[in-house]
Amino acid sequence: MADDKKLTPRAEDFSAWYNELVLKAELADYAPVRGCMVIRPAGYGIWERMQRQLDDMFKATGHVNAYFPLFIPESYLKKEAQHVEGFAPEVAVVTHGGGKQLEEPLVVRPTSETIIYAMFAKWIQSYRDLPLLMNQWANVVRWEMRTRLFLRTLEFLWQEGHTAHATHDEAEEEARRMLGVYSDFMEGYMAMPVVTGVKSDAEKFAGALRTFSCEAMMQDNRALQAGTSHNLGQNFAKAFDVTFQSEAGTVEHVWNTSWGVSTRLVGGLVMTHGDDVGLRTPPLLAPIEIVIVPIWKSEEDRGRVLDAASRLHAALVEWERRDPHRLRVHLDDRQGMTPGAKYYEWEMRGIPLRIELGPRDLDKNQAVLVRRDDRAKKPVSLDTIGEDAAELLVEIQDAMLAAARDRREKNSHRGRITYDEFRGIMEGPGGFVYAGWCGSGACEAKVKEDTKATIRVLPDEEFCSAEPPATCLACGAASQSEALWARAY
RNA sequence: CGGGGCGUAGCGUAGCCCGGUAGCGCGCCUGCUUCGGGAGCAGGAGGUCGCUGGUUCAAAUCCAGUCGCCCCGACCA
Repeated sequence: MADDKKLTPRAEDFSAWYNELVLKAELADYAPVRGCMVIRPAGYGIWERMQRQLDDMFKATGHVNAYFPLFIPESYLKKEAQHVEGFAPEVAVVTHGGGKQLEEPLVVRPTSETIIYAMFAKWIQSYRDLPLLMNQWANVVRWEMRTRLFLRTLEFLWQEGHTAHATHDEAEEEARRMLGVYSDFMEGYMAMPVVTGVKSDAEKFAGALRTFSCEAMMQDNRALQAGTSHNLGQNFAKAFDVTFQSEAGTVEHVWNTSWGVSTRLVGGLVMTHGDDVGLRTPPLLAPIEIVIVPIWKSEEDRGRVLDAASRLHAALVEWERRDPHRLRVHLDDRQGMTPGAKYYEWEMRGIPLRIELGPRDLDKNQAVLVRRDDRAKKPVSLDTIGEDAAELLVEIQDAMLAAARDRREKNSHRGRITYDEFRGIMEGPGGFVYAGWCGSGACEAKVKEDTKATIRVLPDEEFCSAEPPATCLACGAASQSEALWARAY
């Protein structure tokens, strides 16, 4: 009723909308330390489902999980020149332990390449030990200047895959494979379409040969780097002396890859699907897919409605769905709270499907299904409700992806574009601009300086324009490659 | 680190200019009536006004300092 219950509309202030949604949907809360957040059960539940799915996908591609320590000797970080240069400004360093100053300071991992490859050096001797395909689920710390719930916090949760291969091409194939896994996950589960491609040198990972990335478009038309996969070449292998004896008997350095996605994905989910009412969660990632809200007037109705509701709950939970397993159903039988209040709460939380069940429905042996994505209501028979609900969830998942893709395409620009037009877009509505690039870092830097837009990726073929741009967006010289330009988070 | 804003009950805020009993809404507790889109009535609990110092008979209010958080930039998943 009161205005403070409603979110600031996206159109009015996207950033305020985002923060309010994250807090009100109880995804996260600010922690006492600047830049740190508590991930609350509603948010962590989404992350858990992401983890579960990704983990299955990693296992299916031959990776195994391990765990490496939080603390890394400071000297390790310094062994790879580019890497230390990239990360030094944002590492947290432990100088004391047990009341004593440490002989060598320990850095709290900002990423684990150094310690993992130091260990790989011990474990790898022969080409028979390759490829080595590992992943770890961990927290990392990066001392960022400016933070934002889920998108950039001092500490965040992620997974980092680390692999070692005998040849450059194998590593390249691995980095590409995992980029594909990410892209499949983001589209198939998050209903968040992404553009994949390779990063420019200016934007690549510190210490990598090449960085591949998945870029998604948020509802304010800015890009979110949702996941990256790096071909590290032999940079770390040389720094940490990770060698193997080849079949031919020569001693060679391995070729590494690393790849990661983080709890930032939860923020991406919010900014892709949230609306002015609250969060919308794609069913496949919703900790609760269906919430049953019983409705009654009289005491007598209360008894029979609650009774029917718990039978419905039991029936739905038992419902055999082919994939992905059982329906995740919650019965909201809280007393002293009106149905309307419950609707608002669950809509804020983004539960994909609501079942309303009242005396009038019971008399007709039906219940009302209400979709969160478009809020459409549909009465269905209690005899077939499991099937209807399961089907509707699939439909919602598909509709969300279609809507997100549609929005992205509407805000993507291709074809000839002048620099002024480009500036107009970046300073106005924003969006993705596919335009030419001469390949020079100077042009990239100039565009960034002028418009805050960067090259998000040099898109993979399937995202490239039918007719390649002829000239560089910035200097007008012949274009070397098509680039996706946008402002980013 | 630059610019802006804000610290008063769990949340949102009024009061501050002009010093003098800390007020309102939401939420919370109890009871009754309610319940198909944020319920109503009655009663109740809850406050070192961010912190430190100063001015004053008296400070949420004035002065100085300090800490913290949020937002916008530079840096980044």
